[in-house]
Order: sequence, then structure tokens, then C-alpha cells
Amino acid sequence: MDCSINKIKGRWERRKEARPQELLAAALDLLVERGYATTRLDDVAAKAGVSKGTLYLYFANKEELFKAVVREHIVPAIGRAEQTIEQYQGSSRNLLQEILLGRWEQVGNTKLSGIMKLIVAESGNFPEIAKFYHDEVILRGNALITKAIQRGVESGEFHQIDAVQATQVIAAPIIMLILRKHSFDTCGSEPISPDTYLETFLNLLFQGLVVRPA
Amino acid sequence: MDCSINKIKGRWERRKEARPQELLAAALDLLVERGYATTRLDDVAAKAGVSKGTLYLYFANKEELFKAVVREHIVPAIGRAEQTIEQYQGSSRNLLQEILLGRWEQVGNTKLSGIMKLIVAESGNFPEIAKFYHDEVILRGNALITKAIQRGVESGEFHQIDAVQATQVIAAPIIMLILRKHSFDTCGSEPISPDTYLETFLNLLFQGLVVRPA
Amino acid sequence: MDCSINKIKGRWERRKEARPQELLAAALDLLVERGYATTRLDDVAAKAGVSKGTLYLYFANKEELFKAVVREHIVPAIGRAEQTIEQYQGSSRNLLQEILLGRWEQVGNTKLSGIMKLIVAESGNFPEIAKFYHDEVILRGNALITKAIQRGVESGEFHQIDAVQATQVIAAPIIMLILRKHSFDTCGSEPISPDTYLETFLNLLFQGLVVRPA
Amino acid sequence: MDCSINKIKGRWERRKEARPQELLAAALDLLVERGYATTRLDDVAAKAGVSKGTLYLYFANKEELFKAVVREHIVPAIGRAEQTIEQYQGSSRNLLQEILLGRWEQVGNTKLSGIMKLIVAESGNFPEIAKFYHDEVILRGNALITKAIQRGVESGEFHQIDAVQATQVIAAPIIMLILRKHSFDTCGSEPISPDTYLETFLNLLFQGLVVRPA
DNA sequence: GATGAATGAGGCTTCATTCAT
DNA sequence: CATGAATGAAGCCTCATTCAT
Repeated sequence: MDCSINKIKGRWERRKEARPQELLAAALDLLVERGYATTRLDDVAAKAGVSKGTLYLYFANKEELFKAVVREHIVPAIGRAEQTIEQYQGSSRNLLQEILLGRWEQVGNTKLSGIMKLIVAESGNFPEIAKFYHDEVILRGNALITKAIQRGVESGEFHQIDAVQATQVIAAPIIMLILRKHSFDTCGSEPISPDTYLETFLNLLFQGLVVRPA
Repeated sequence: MDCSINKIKGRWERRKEARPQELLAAALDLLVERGYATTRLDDVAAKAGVSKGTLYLYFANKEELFKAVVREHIVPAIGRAEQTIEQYQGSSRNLLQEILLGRWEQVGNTKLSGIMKLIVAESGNFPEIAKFYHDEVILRGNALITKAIQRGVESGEFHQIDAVQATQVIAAPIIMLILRKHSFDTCGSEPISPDTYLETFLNLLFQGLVVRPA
Repeated sequence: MDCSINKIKGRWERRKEARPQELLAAALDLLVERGYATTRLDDVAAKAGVSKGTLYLYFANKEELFKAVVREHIVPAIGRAEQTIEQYQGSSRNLLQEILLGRWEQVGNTKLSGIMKLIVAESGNFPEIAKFYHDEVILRGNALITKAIQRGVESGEFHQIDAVQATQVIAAPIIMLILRKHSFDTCGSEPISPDTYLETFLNLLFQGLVVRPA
Repeated sequence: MDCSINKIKGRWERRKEARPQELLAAALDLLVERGYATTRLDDVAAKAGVSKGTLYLYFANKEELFKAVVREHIVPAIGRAEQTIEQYQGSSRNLLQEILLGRWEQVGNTKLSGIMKLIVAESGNFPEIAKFYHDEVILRGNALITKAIQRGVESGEFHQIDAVQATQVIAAPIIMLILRKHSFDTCGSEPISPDTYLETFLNLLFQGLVVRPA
């Protein structure tokens, strides 16, 4: 609205409040698309509509910008779904299904999915960031799944199974679905339908592949 | 055999023939560890024990080296297991299990696992490579899984299920296990045991989570 | 006097009038400590308690600020002692001693000592400033010494000697004492006592080193 | 000679041996003339006849280049004159004169004089370098002077005087003569004659200013 | 007057690539 | 074939300077 007015008026607009968010958004897009090393700060600034120097008013350097991007998108994701499980009344199967589909919606369909690819790609160069992500997102997210499984095991609804180990396995198809978006889907391979994929996944998860298990 | 020839010519001659392989091996290690952009050709050459100039005698530039590394490790992986399925006599469950465990052994435990991480990380910058990998490794690998599923479905051993969709889901835990090695395992998170993971995975896969599926 | 006026206007008004002085004082400190190029205008403004923009209300640019700092501290130093010599009644030895000790007190112990270091350091980049300092401070200061020497030579108190040449030599230990403060004293070397140094200097100056000069 | 041939032949000449010295020489000139911050590495490289990148083959960064310049010129200066004093047979006056004139010739007339100005100018930014210079050049140089004075005092040739304190004073005129070359002499003030200056200095030093000291 | 967000030229540094030896 | 010195484009970062508020 008045953005246009501001832009007409002078060389730049004063937007101290909005700047960091704009820069982080621009940075996220480019980082996910090109990776850390290939993303030039010039381009980030340009995409955010500011000059190179402006970036340094808000972020000390490239690494800090990167970390800020990750943090910015991780923090709000934490604890968003943690209370669901506590009050859930239905079957464990439905609870687990809820959690898994929720994760796809809260991660896979948001910018956070891009963070995930970033982390995988740059874990070698930014181990602290990877650890932070692992602890705050992966572990806490997995804990939800583990609890739901345990609930089902205890109620006799699920097979006796090591809930922690099962969590790793069960989380994998969701994570892969997320990663696909930023790797193979973008480069020629025909994209798969998340809905069909998720349906197949849940079917397999609950009933297994074999008709009459030995 | 040509050992004798080599011995006559001396160790320098033997090395000469091995140069490209040594360079590719050095490059793979560094690329996996640091990523494409962060890997310096100086270091590759040094690790291979040659000068930087020598590298250019075998590879036109950094990109070609990268592609060669990927191709070098992809090509032999292709077709290694493709005949297994044709002649298999046992149950479809055992066949599928064979294929999945085989994939872990042929990919996850080898250098090829590093390639996978590379592809994910650099898919944005090298779409052709990613596509190549997708088509030649993922798709062909998945085709094996699909065939095994279909075999089981047709024989009535498995539930009626879309084999192609199921393949995506079933392949995911294996791929994630592979990716973990190069992302979270390396940076503080306690590594998981592949054996236990795979056992849990196969249990879940075949019998599902729910005791009496609805 | 104008204190009352200031009080009516409030402390902000008082500060407003003092701004340039505060900026110059801040600039002097930082320039002496860090040198011209290393001193950032941000820091000068911050140290003076104003914004960077304010600095430009009083000084056209960094170079002008630098020149103002130098001028500000040079001008009052000029002519401060020039009348001493005219009316002096005592011996030439005492007069010269007075002048030399006075120079140390008026220069060495004040901020002006920092200017000297600045000039030496930046003479290559600001020749006009160096020349200005040389002409207005060094030359005029030396003229006093020269006159005192000449007075002593004419009165027979001092040896026949070229007073101009002698001035250069005699001024040197004082200048070195000043420069030390900002170079070696600040970095690990144990600082010397100015008083002892000056006493030794005057002893040597007047009686020389040799017991019975040839 | 074959330099010209080399330059005609190709883009560059291979001079691994000579490069560092050429770069150090170029750097010294520019550093003395412009100071540390104002000296651009581009210019150093250009002055040495190489490209910017070549500089980094020999010096890790600007600071290391600076330190190398200083070290390169300090080390050979150390100990050059230290044996003179041991074997000297003549009068202490002549010995001291020898040392002082020798210092002018070994420092003032060489590139080392530029180093001295650099140290003074950059002592604040490179305290370690300043300390190194102080310890290895100033202190050791002064020790020679102190010994000579002590020799004269003990032999009754010189007045009873604190030799260490006297050293500081006596060294000052020589150092100032050296510093002048790079500050006031270069910027408009008429240069003084070192010979006349030194003669006046020695006269004053030995016989003092006063005809009949009190 | 005062502010401080924004700018952008310029310097340091890296590293893929070249080529005389 | 092999070398490694040399190159130079390109990216990160700093900071003097500007100007809308």
C-alpha cells in the first residue's frame, strides 16, 4: 500500500521493523534453492529489495544470517503440536495418524521443509546448527510419535514393539516426502502426489504388507 | 598378470594408470565431507598425492570431476542386483527382504551413500546429475522393489496394493538410514544401530503396527 | 556568567553548544589511539554521545574532522610561551631550561602529544597538515629555543655554536619523550620516568658528557 | 637480463626464489609512504610486477606481509654492530661517536629507517610488532650505547652519570634524525643536512652548551 | 537541528583455471 | 605426462557518506 508511495519518494524506505523478516524470507528462498555456499549475499539483498550493506545492519555475517534463517523457522515449529497428544481421546491409531499427517502439514507444506533440506546439505559445515535442529525439531517431534506408539502398545491396540526404534522407521517416509520436494521433484522427475503417498503409507503402516503375518 | 609388467615399469607406472581412480576417490571423500562448493581442488589433488595441474589432465574442470565422481559410483551400482529377482524361487516376502537388505549393503554401507547425500545437497545446482541419479539409481532400484511387491500381490501373499506407490513408501526408511550417516549421525546425535533399525523396519513392513487390522 | 543562561535553557542547550568540542575530543582520543584510517566515524559519534549524522552537521567529512582536531589543538599551543622569552631576566641557561621544560608540560603532558604521533604517522597521507604543524608548532617552538641559545651565545654564557642547528638537536630528546608515550610505552616496554629523563637531559645538555672537553 | 626475455615469452615468469623479496621490497616502500591501512595489496602486487593473487602464495594475509616486512629488515640489523664495542681500543668518546654515527649509517640511511616510522605509526595497531622491534632493535642498540658510556664513566673520561638514563637521551637525536626523513622532510619543510646535524649533536653531547658548567 | 537507516564503492581474500617448464 | 607458479574474476565485508523523517 504505502510501500509504493515510499518507493517513489526516495532512495529507500525506512523499515527497521520489517527488514529482518524480509531479509530472512529472501535468504531462505535462495538458500534452499542454491545451498549455502552458492547463495550470494548480493542476491539475498536484491531479492529483499535492499542493498548489500543493509544486510549487515541486521546480520553480522553470512553465517549469522544462515543461523537466523534456521532459528527463525525452527522456533515457531517447536511445541506447536505437543499438546495434541495429551488430550487425545480417540484410538491410538487415529492419534498416530493425526500426528503424522500433522507433521506433513506443519513441516512439509511450509518453509520448514526447505530448512530440512538445508540441514541435510550443510550438516557437515554447520554441525551446531544440525545438532540444534536435530534436538529441537527431530527429537521433540519424534517424542510425540513415540508416545503415541507406546500408548497403543500399552492399550493392546498395537503389537509389542520397541516404540523408540519404531519411531525412526515410521518418521522416515514423512521426512523423505519432505526432502523430495527440494531434490528430485525439482529436477525433472515427475512429482508424486503427497495425498496418495500418505494414504499408502498409513495403510502399510497399520496393516502391513503381508496378508497373514507368520 | 600385469603385475609383472607393473613391476618392471616400477611403482610410478602403476600409479600412473591408477591416477584417475585415486583422484575420484579423493574427490568423493572430500565432496561428501564438505559439499561441492567447499571442496577445493587443491585439497583433492593433495589427497590424491598429485599436483593441481595433474587433475586437469584427467578432468576438464570441477564440474566434470563432480559428475565423474557421481557416475563412477553410480554405474557399477546399476544392474548389480537386477537379475536376483528374475530367478528367485522363495516367497515374495523373502525376496523383498533380500532386495531391501541388499540395497542397504550395496548403498548404505558403501561410498555410494555419500553420493546420495551429495545429490540431495546439490540437486539445486546440478539438476541433470540429480535427474541422472534419480533415473539410473532410484528408479531402477525402485523397479526391483515394485516387481517384488507385484509378485507378492499376484501370488496373494501381499495385500492388494498399488505397488508403485508402495515402493516409494517402502524405500524411504532405507534411504533415510543412508542419509542419516552423513547428516545427523556426524554431529552429536547418538547414532542408531542399522541392524536394529532394519529389523524393526521389516517387522513393521510385513506385519504392520495394528494387531487386528480393521 | 552564561551559566545562568544555560540553566534556563536546560542541559540540552548547554550540550548543543558544546557538541563540536565533544566531537573533537572524542575524535582526538580515537585518532591517537588507532590512527586515522582505523578510526571509524561511528565510534567517534558514539563516544561523543551523538549519532553519526550529527557529526556531519559540524564537519564536512572525515578529513575535515581530522584537520579540525589537529588545528583545534595546535592553535592554542601557539604563542602561549612566546612572550616568556622577551621579558626574561635570569640566566640564559635558566631561560632555556624553562622553555624546554615548558614545552614538555605544554605538549608532552597534554593531548597535543597525541597530535604529534598522529602527524608522524599520517604525514604521508596529509602532507599539508604535516607542513602546517611543522610550520606553526615545530618551527615557532624551535624559534624560541634558537633565541634563547643565541642570547646565551651572545652573552658569552654558551659556547659559540650555530643556534639553529643546535635547536634541532636540543629539541629532539623532548620530542622523543613525547613520541614514546604513544608508541613503545604503550606496548610492553617499561615506561621511563619523564622527570628523571628530563633531569639527565638537562645535565647532559649544559655540561656535556666529557669531564674536560678537549 | 633474461628478465626481459621471460616477460616477453609469456603471461608470467616463474621466480619462486625472488618473489618474496620483490614483494617485501614493494611492500616496504608503500607501507612507509602510505601507512598500513592505506597501502592496498593490489598496489603492492602491481609494484612487484605480479597479480594480486600471487601475493597470497607467499604471505597468508596483509598482516603477515606487514610482519614479514618488519622482520625481514629487523633481523639483519640485529647484532651487526655488537662486536665493535668489545674490541675497541680508543677513547670512550671515540667509541661512543663511532657507535652513534654507525647507527645513523646502518639505520638512518637504509630501509630500516622506514621501518622505524612504520613502528611509530602502527604501534597502536600492532603492539607485538612494536614490542619485537623495541626489544630486538632499540634495546639491543641502546645497550651498546650504555656500555660505551659506562666504559667512559669508569675510566674517568665521562662525568658520573646514570648510563642507562643517559642512553635514552643520547639516542634521541639520532632517532629523530631518522624519523624526520619520513615525516617532515617529505612534506615541504626544507630538509636538514645530516652531517651538520650530527656534528652539532656530537659537539653538544661531549662538551655541553655551557662554557663553564656550575 | 538531530537522527539512524540505507547506500555502494572499495579493499581483502579465495580458488578454479591456465600454461611455461 | 606432470608440475606448481601465476592469474583474475568473484564474493564477503567495511565504512564514509547521504538523506527522509
